[in-house]
Amino acid sequence: MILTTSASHSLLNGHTPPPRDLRHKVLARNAVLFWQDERQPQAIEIVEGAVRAVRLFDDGSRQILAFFWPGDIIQAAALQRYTAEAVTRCVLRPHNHKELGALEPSGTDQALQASISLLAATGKKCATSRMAWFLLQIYEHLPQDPRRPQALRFTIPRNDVADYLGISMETACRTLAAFRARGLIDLPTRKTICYRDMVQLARIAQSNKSEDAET
Amino acid sequence: MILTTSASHSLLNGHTPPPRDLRHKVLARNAVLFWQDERQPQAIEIVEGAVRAVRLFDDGSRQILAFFWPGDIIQAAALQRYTAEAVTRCVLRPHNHKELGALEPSGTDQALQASISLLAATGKKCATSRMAWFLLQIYEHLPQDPRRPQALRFTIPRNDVADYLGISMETACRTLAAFRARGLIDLPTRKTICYRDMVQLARIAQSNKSEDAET
DNA sequence: CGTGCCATTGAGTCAATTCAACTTAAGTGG
DNA sequence: CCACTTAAGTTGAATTGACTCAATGGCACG
Repeated sequence: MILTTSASHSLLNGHTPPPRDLRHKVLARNAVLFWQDERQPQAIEIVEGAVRAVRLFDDGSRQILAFFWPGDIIQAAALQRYTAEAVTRCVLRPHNHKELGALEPSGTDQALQASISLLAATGKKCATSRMAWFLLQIYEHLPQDPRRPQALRFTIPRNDVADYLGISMETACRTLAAFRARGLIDLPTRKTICYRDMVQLARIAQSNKSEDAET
Repeated sequence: MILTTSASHSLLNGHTPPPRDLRHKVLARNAVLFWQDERQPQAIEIVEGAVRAVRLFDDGSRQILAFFWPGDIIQAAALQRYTAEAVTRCVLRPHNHKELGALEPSGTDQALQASISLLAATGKKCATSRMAWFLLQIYEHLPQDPRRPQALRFTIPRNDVADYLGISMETACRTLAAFRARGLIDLPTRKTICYRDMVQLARIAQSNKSEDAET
């Protein structure tokens, strides 16, 4: 049988989380780190899992501004402009402001920078391009799937993908299905993804047209 | 005859610009303040006119991230993430970094913050809502029209409005025409606008549906 | 008083949405 | 550990909002 060389049984398996540093905090799925328009002096480092920065509206709809991944530090501004929620079960490490200072190079909130990229990707682009861009975006952040080698855990629900890209959940599904049919990706499980043709994905991410000709 | 109490004949008339402080710089329409990915240590204050922050793409398309208005200061980050261009003829005042320090409260680039609002407005909203939101956005910044009282100079070309809201120029036109037909605004001239029903505009800006029932 | 840019309007097309049924996976508790 | 319950994901069909392409109108500028 084929097993990955990493000690995957002790990390990232999510079944029996090993005991952690006391300074680590574990949050359940959909738990809120902090609310928009709330004072939040602390900064939070993602150790494991994924966090979404989301703007909530009165009518119940929402716009996801950015995702945070292990290694990212959510630099909380004086007044939050978004709510931070756990996409998956998360392990977090709170920081105090003092030890941070040097960490954040530009002094600019990461979510703000990310939102510019998002605007660029969503503005005047079709759903196909957006999804391709998204897949490339998250590629380096997705954890390995412990069960299948070569596969990554697609931890973001379709729901969130849609609200991030400004499309409906249904078209998000259809777009992914189309990519799979074209052999650009594979989806062995709903929460598992294999990247097959990154070059083609990159090409699609650029264009605004439904060019399905080659490959 | 009715005249505004301000000394409007010496300011904002745009025909024969009065001689200015030597530290003021005048830029022609569409002139570039600085390019994206360019080092730009200075900060620039808008004295008169309008400036757009725009992200340019290889295929010739673009996404406008924000507009800057008189009083705004473009805080140039270490590395620019957008190009700044003059929408109209502009009067600018360069600042050096030292005297700024205290000015920018959050230390965050204004364009970045604005892009979050833009995302919120454009994501998953119809063209009508976007345009209503835009009109409310720019209301307080538009200069008076010297010719007609009560009218404001609609200095942003339809072109730019479209690339800002992520819609085509044609739908931008149609949407404005619809608002005029409904009596929400008036457009005495292409470059002139009268706001008639701000409350209704605000209502439309919220919703994502084409609710045209009441006026 | 042309000439060219910007704006407007029309008609047809297509992508994406909505509404709805259904399938699959994930929890939950006996 | 299995049956049951609920949530998440997937597909279909019809509708529509926005786009493209194209032609016309108007204003500004030389």
